[in-house]
Amino acid sequence: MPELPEVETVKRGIAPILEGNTLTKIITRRDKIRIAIPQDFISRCEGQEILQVVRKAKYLLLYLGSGDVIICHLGMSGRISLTSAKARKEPDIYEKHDHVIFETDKGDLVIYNDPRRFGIMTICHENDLETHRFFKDMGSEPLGNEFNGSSLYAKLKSKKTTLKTALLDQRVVVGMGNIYVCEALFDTGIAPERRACDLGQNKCEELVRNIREILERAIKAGGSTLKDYAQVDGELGYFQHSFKVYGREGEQCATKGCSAPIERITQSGRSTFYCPRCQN
DNA sequence: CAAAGCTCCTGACCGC
DNA sequence: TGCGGTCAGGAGCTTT
Repeated sequence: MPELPEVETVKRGIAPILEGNTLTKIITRRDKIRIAIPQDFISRCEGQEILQVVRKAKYLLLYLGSGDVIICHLGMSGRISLTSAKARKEPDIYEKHDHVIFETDKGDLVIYNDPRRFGIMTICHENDLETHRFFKDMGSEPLGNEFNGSSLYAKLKSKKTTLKTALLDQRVVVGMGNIYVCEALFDTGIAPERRACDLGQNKCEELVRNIREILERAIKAGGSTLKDYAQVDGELGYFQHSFKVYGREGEQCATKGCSAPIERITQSGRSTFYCPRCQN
């Protein structure tokens, strides 16, 4: 499933295709994905120049010349593929789960495909972005300056829930999904079931460093794939080979000198993988 | 308020 | 081979 690094990879893939070009034709093949695609979505997009493509948390934002912003989220299984109108012999024949198609004046097609339909495609004026329900309570970007040991410590201090759940909470820090939260807690040697408010300042610093490192490494690797994610050019990424705990239930812990098997538990209805010996 | 539960959805997987 | 049942999971919304 796309987490921050994968969305960043998609952003870098589509930006050169879209920025500075004009949307000549939009096709929506259903009324809603997870939420309704606005009735006026097409009319607000067609004819507009795309000024800039931005990643905000796990959202992709397409800033248009009109001041509108296309908001796109890949959900669990969303992917974006690139092709050209010319390459499609029959341009009106699309694949299953192709929900939205963007065509530019250069003849490029950007296709949003999402089998599980947990994704989002909507539009909002840039003046309303700040107060938009998707963004108003959003926590800090994990790769930004405002995310640091003391700010994380302050956020966690009031939380009696577990660390695993707190780090998945987008009001604390954005962009962290199930995989990277598991990995970051393993790297920092913290048990996922510990209460968030019990984490000391020093451990917060270490956790922040590890989160940054793991995300940056994943971005460099071009994002992970995990079964249902393909890079924007259609080629599979490879970061999934370096998960240390995620999806490794029963396997031996990767830490030198530790032979404990990785355990899987459920927290807030989601799988958590961890080493019961290395993480305390 | 915080925290837990609910919800959207399909494909993969399992046992029969 | 086909068929039900189960599960996964992002994150906003609703309920407690």
